[in-house]
Amino acid sequence: MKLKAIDISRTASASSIIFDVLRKAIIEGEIAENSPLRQDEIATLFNTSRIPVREAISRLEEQGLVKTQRYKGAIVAGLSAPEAAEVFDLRALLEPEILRNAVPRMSRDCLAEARAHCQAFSDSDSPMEWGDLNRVFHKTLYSASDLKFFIEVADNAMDRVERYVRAQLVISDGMERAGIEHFAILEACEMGDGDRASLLLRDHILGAKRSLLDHFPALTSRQDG
Amino acid sequence: MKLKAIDISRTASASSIIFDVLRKAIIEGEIAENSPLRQDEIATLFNTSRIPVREAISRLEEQGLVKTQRYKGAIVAGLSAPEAAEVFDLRALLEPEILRNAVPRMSRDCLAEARAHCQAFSDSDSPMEWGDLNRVFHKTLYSASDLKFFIEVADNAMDRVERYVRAQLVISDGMERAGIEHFAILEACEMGDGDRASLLLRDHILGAKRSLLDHFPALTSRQDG
DNA sequence: ACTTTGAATATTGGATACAATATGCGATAC
DNA sequence: GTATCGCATATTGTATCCAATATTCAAAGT
Repeated sequence: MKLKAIDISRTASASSIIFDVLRKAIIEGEIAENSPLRQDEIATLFNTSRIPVREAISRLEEQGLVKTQRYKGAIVAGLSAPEAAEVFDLRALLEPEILRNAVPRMSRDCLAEARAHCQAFSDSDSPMEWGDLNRVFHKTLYSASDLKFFIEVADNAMDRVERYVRAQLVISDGMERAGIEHFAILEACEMGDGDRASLLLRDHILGAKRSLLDHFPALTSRQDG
Repeated sequence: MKLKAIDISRTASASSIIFDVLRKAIIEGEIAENSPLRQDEIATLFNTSRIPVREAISRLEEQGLVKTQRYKGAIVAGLSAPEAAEVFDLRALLEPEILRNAVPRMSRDCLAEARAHCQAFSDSDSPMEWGDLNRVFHKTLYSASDLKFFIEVADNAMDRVERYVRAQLVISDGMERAGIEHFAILEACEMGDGDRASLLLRDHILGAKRSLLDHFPALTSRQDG
């Protein structure tokens, strides 16, 4: 029998859908730091009971994206400047390792896709997109790596600071600089020079950290949910 | 008014208690890999409904300790040899950084406590304790560090491999070697030599990785839940 | 006015009830 | 005997309901 079957058992449950949507909203900064997440309100939005909402919130808490207090509910977790700095330090440690591992495994297609994303990022003048384009570029580079666990941790780290990165790209001259650095990293990858790509990436992340810390007060005062 | 008040709002909820107990049972290897976690069974054990059990399982999944399939339930997640190796590589990257950060911040008390744990580990001839004593020694060293996020990630990494580390300590000569290496690391800390402690720790972890990989087939065939 | 108290409301945590799906087993057809 | 089907049971996912706690606000006392 020839059918294009999909594995229905891996279909998303209500709670995982809600988790994904809330996660996205939080990391993109659509819900302001310290905003409460009301179970009832969310349940109504998704036309479900509060049960799957609660499970989604439990997972978000485990990811460090919200903080909950018994009988008081969950609020979006924010970071202090030193905490954000620490997350960047972790990224600066992990992501270069991932990239070094990925470079020798990159296919022609993968490199082409990365270049496309890199160009799109550089060309875009729509601030709303920058965050996505930035992340998708990094993600594409790492996708060739087989360090699943490293990637998982790096993803979580990025989740925690993406909000600030987005705001920083808009406020500062971060966009131009990031574009240039991305091309340099990409070129090292294309040359097959993992060590160089790795070093450039490290500098890229630490540069972003510095820039972020410089603008941190301005970033956290912006409420936008 | 002077009372030794405790913050009751931070009292543990049923779901967090269940989470803690399940987590402990899983990382200590009391529940075998791939064993199913039956919601009803667990709920009965704790005299609760399945609701808090489900929240606990959601969190465990987010931590990578169990895998779930829709309508089929959760099973304890196991690691392949390369996956375990990757987790050790992550530890070898993170924990030395944590220790380097911690060393200059260690109080006399902290060092004394670490030495006590180190001695206890070295002296113990009760295999059941080894895993705990090992972890508590490492934890004490890191406790002086202010890298909360690094520690969080390192903890999760250790959670995922602790089962194997425990088994390996029992099967191989890992115990003796670990004891010696612990003392060397501790001495470097006592001398205030963070770089040296950091290097020794890295070697310690990579040595454990090597030893673990050598024994991996034997470790994973042992079922004990 | 300021503080305190207590009741009304809002919100969360958990239990029970029901729906959807998986699993095991016997019956039937071949 | 083997394969397939269909029902009974087991298990999970979600909705509804109740209990516990937080929050708000008006009333009363000072």
